This record gives sequence, structure tokens and C-alpha cells, in this order.
Amino acid sequence: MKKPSSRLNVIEQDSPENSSAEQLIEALRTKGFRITKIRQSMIEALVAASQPVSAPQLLEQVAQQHPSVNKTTIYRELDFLADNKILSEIDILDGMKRYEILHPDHHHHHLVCTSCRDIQCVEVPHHDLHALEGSIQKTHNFTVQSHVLEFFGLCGKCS
Amino acid sequence: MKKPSSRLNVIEQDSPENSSAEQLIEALRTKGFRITKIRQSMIEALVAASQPVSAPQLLEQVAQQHPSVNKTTIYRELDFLADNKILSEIDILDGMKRYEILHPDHHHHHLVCTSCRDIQCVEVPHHDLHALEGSIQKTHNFTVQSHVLEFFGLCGKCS
DNA sequence: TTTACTGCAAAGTGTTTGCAGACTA
DNA sequence: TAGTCTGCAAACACTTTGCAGTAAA
Repeated sequence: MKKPSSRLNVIEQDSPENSSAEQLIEALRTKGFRITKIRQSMIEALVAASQPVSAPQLLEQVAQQHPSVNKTTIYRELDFLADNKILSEIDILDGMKRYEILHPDHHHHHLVCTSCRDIQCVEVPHHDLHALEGSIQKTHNFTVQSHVLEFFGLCGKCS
Repeated sequence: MKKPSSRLNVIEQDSPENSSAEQLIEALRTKGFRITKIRQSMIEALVAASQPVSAPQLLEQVAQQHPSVNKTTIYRELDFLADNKILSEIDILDGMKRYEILHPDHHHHHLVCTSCRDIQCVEVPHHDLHALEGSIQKTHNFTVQSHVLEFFGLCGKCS
């Protein structure tokens, strides 16, 4: 069903995974939220993930440590984490949302293989898009808040 | 057949709606496909649409002329039309796909209002993205076939 | 006549809701 | 203890499948 993801390490983690998860958890704690086992497990799974993951994938992952976890909790928690700017949603046009840890200083886009559904991350020089957003703002009377830019094609293995 | 028109602003139709629908239908006919009432009605509805439409929206639309039409037919026909390069799929992250007539010489992107879900079209200078795709091809060993670029924000009415 | 196309019923998949009970702080 | 978080059951919305019947060419 799922094959081990290719380690292309396009994006390098700023800090070791554990530390990153702990930082996020600490931030939530200081905001006054409770750190439950499931919340912790989800954040760790998301930090460790090498690709954006879907809710069903995450359910499977978390269930390995907490077999009684319910899908409702997963969905609610994903909403919660997205609301708190810990996750960003991405869409690869296959009908379900995926989530990944949001690195505020690390905006990037994705290369989605249409054959094996593998997802790589890629950073794009931002001045182009910023300039574009500025001109859209003026010509279309539209206030751009965010954008989605994803590339579809064939990865090295599939081409 | 093809009129060269690269206007700024919102996309302008090259030709009257009827004519465009008839061209598409004629192309299908010469490929050997049957032109049923529902197929015809769907193409006309899609050509007339001012925004990308979802399957449920299209069902409602077509049902006005053909009350007995079934959702299964709508979904199958949308697949069929997309396979035949008459439609392109777009995704505005609200959980369902939308479709619009594909103008091969008229690639564009969308401005999605996160408040009222209104969708405007916008053309983006393509040399930037082409250059980007070229460099991705080399640096990431990834063959780019297509991309999705959508902007989210507030339209004039909602901001 | 041929077979592409259609409708119907049913099921599949991802997601959400209401509520009672459990657990963190 | 208090209020956040969780599990469960059920419902939702969009989409797909199998099959028998209809209609375009």
C-alpha cells in the first residue's frame, strides 16, 4: 500500500526531530492547552513524517501506539493543530487533504509524482510570487492572503 | 479555429458560447463518440459557466433540462470530458473538484475568495514558471508535466 | 443492429456532529 | 475539581461500481 518514502532530503530540518516536536508541544503548553498522549503522539508522527500525511494515514500511525484512538479525534486534532499554525494543509488533487508541519520561515512547494504519489518538497524563489501577488492586488481588486503552487509530473524512479 | 487573444484581466471568451460548444461537440463527433442530449447539455452548461463548477452544481444545472438525469452520469461524463481534454480539474481546497472548459492556448490560474468562494480567473506571465520548471527538472530529477497555482484571499466585495 | 451511453440501487471513502464519559492541569 | 479532550455511534457529502435497460449512429 505504502512504500517507504524516498529520502531525497530536499528540505533539511533545522533541528533534530525530537527537539522540534518538543518545541511545538512547549508552545502549546504555554498557550494553556493540554498535552495529551494522543496530541503528543500526533505531533511526533507529523514531525517525523518525511511527506505530508492524510488523516487516515495518521490514524494508522497513531493507532500503533494508541490502539483505541478514534478517527474523530484525529480529525479534530488536525483542525486544532492547523488553527494553531502548527500544520499547513496541502492538496494533491486525489480527494483528501494532507498535512505537514508548518515552518514559518521555510515556505515551500511540492513535486507530486502522478505515478507513485510520492511527494518531494521544493523551495521556490519568492520574489517572483510576491511581485505577482502585488500586481494581482492592484489589477483585480483582490487581497491575496496565501497561495498554492504544486507541480505534477514523474519522479526519477517513475520516468 | 483558434483565435489568438491574450488579454489581461479576467479571461474573455474568444467566441460566442454556442459556437464554442458546437466546436467541442463536433470534435467529439469526429472522434467517433456519440452526442447524447445529456452530453450536449453538459458541454453547453460548462461553456456557459462563468466559474468552475462542481459535479453537484452541474447535476442541478443539467436537471433543469433533463429532470431524470442521474448523478452517476454526471460523474462519468466529467471523467470522459476530462479524458478528452475538454475539461480541466481545479481544486479550491473545499473538498470537491470543480471543472472548467480547457482552453489549450489560454492557460490561467484562479483567485479564490475564502469568504464567499467566488472564483476569478487570472493570467500569469508564463516565462517565470517555465524557467522554474526547467530548473526543477534538473535539480530534482523530476519531469514536470503540469502545475497548479491558485491564490486565496478576499475579493473586492468581501475585503 | 451494435454498443456507447444511461439510470438505479447500493456501497465506498473521507469527514463531521452530538453527547456522555475520561483525563490533564 | 473544572474544563479540555476523547470515544462512540450515527450521519453527511461526494464519488464509484455493477448491472440491466436505452438510444445514438
